[in-house]
Order: sequence, then structure tokens, then C-alpha cells
Amino acid sequence: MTDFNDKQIEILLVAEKLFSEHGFDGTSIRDIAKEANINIAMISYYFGSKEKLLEALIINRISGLQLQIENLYKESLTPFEKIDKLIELYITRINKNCGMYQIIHFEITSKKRDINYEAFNEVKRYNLGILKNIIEEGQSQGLFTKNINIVLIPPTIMGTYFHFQMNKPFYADLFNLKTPEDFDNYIYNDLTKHIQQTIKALLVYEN
Amino acid sequence: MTDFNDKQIEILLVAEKLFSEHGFDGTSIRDIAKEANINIAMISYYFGSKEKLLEALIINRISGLQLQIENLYKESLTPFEKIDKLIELYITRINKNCGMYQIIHFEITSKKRDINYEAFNEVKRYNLGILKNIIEEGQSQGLFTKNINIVLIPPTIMGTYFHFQMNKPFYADLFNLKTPEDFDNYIYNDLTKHIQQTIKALLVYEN
DNA sequence: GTTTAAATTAAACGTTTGTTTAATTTTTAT
DNA sequence: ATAAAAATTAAACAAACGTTTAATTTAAAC
Repeated sequence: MTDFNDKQIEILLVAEKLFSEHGFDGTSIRDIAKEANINIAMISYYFGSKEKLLEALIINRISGLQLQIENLYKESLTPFEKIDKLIELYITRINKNCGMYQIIHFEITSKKRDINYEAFNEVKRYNLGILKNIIEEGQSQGLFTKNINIVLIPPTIMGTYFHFQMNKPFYADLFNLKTPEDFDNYIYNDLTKHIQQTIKALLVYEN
Repeated sequence: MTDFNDKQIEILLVAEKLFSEHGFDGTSIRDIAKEANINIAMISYYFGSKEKLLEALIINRISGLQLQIENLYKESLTPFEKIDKLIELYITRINKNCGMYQIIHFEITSKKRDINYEAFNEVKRYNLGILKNIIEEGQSQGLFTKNINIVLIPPTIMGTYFHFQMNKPFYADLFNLKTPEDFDNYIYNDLTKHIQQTIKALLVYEN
């Protein structure tokens, strides 16, 4: 089911790039075939259709959106440090899968093609569960306030990142970030710090 | 330049709806013509081309994204109350122009069509200026902390909203929001409150 | 080495795309 | 009422689209 050969992997890689850059409807199978150096018939041959290629791509990439938290529980960190670390994990994870989020978010809101997002929702629920554990730990230690809507915290973390990313030209100009490396560095340093500060502030804020 | 007749206004209205729902490439001029009850040739006749229709739409709608703050300065409010009010203004404004943001954000990131976003950036700079004034007022009164990156606050406000909106099915299910009215109410009450709380917390947070 | 299956290709398929044309109707101006 | 301009239409246009076909090459199995 999910084991692809080298050609299929290459097609998925090119499709991810082009779908995220120009959208599903803005990308033709000829564009994909050209960039992947294959015959246009190979896409139907391997995936059935252009739409099924999109489905295969989404299903294949969703697992990569799950947070990897092996060493977050091992280390004995304060709840504050855990929040910092988790947000850092969030940012690196979404920054590496930025194109995939672009594709999925467009598809969810467009509703033109009906794709099953249960696996996507499951990942979100899983990531939410980790956050919930950390916050409840901080609450039981009396460090965090109790009137927080935990569910709305990931939207703030991810939303801040995505809105920054979506208005890239504006913020690149504002902060004078000339190269893609400059922009990436700003995300991993300043933006990450801003988000960490924001969430920690919220967690201790007494209304 | 910007004065359109009834037919043109109708076309722009339908184009806004369909472009935001299915994307520019996912919408044909026949789709637009059908929904607007006009002949397909009328789009080229009035706007020159499909792409120029998009440009006309964006230029025409950008002014609607500017914050209206007439009565925010008149009233004698505390900086905290002003922040609350400003965020409320932000949310109502973007919620009413949600489709337009959908279109613009896609176009900015896709780079397939090169549209001039200077007017859009100008609006963002203007809205940022208002926020800056309020925060600096609060800082001079010793209410807000001074080590805040003000520029990153709008991304947090708007990003939280958009991420919530983009994952509508997930959050509608999670909060059991069955009708569009339920969802809208949640945005205007709970989500707005969450964002207000978040920003105010950040503004008083001492690291 | 032969047979069978899988991979790859160029070409063609019928649609749909955005745009233009040329004819006609409607509106405006005189 | 007549002439000129603007609005509207159906039809046609070439180009691009996703998909399928049938033939050929490559790989695997025996």
C-alpha cells in the first residue's frame, strides 16, 4: 500500500513541490512529468489519476506532521522548559513540511475534491494531547493558570508561523531579510522566541 | 478607474466567491459567467482577461481590509481596553473579508501571477501603526513591558484566526459547532477572548 | 534462452480552457 | 427619428487539459 519505488517517490516529491507552489489546479501532469523526467502516462499508470496522486501524496506525508517527542519526557525539565521545547519542535516540524500544510489547508477550505482528513485530524489530536499533558502538569504544580482554552493554543503557535510565512515578502522587507537563509534564521530565532514568550505569558496570565 | 457599473460589481462579487472557494485556477470564466448570469465574453469585455479580473478584484477589495478606528481614539479607554477593542476590530474585519484574504494569501505564496501588493502592504503598515501607538502609550504608562516585538503581534492575532478558520472541520467537530452561526459565534466570543487574553498576557509578561 | 510480466513511450482521444470574432440588440446622443 | 456608441450574444478559435491506447522496450521468472 505505502511502499513506493524510486520513480513513484520522485513523482511524489515533484508533485509536492509543484502543488505547494502553484496549487493542484495550477499544476498540470505535464508540468510534473517534465520536472520528474518521466512520461506523462506514468502518473496515471502508477497512481490512477492526478487526483489519486494528490490523495497518495497527502496520505504519505501526514505521518511526517506528527511531533517527535522521545527525549522530551526523558529529560527532567520544568513545565516552562517543556513548553519552550515543544514549541521549538512545532516550528521545526511545520517549517520542514511547510509545502504540505500549504496543500492540505487549501484542499480543506476549497472542498473541490473530497479527501479523507481523518489521519490528519488524528495527528492534530495526538499533538494536542502532548500539549495538554504538559500544561496540566504545570497547572498541578501551581505554575500555570487554570482558565486556559488549551485547544486554542496550537492555532496560536501554528497560525503565527503560517501568517508570517504567508506574508513572507512583507516581513522579509520589514526585517531586511535578504536571503532565504536569513528568513529561516529569523523563524528559528526571533519568531520562535516570540511564540514561546507568547504562550508562556498566556499560561501564567491571571485575568 | 474604480467606478464599476452594476454588471461589473456583480461579476466581482461572484469572482470573489468562486476564487476564494475553488482558487483562481480552479474557477473557469464559464463558472463565473453562469453564476453571474452573463455571457462569458462579458468578462473579457469589461476586464480584459481573467487575470485582469483578479487584479481588479484585489485592488478593489484591499481598501476594505483597513481598520476603522474612528471611535477608538475618541473614547477615553485604558491601553488594555484599547487592545481589546483593536483585536475585536481585527477579527470582525478579517472575518468579513475572509474570502479575500484566502485569495490574496494564495496568490502571494504561489507567485504564478505577479500582482502588485504594495497597496496591501500599505494597509498592513497602517494597521501596524495603530497597534504601535496603543502599545507605546501603554509602555509609557508603565503598564506594558518594553521588550516586545510589536511587528509579530498582528501575525499572532490574524494567524490564530486564520488557522482556526482553515481547520474549520476539525474545530467545528471538537467544539461541537454544528451550524455556521455556531462557528461564527465561537469566533466572536471564545476565539476573540482567547486572542485578547494572549496579547494582553504577552504585553505584561516579564521574561 | 524463452516466456511472461512490468515499465515506458509517442500518439491520439475527447473535454475544457481563455479569448476573439462578427453579428445583433440595446442604450445614448443629437 | 436617426446616427453613434455601448452592451450582449452565439459561435468559433487554438491551446492546454487529464486520460487512454497500442506498440515497444526492459526486467523478471522459469
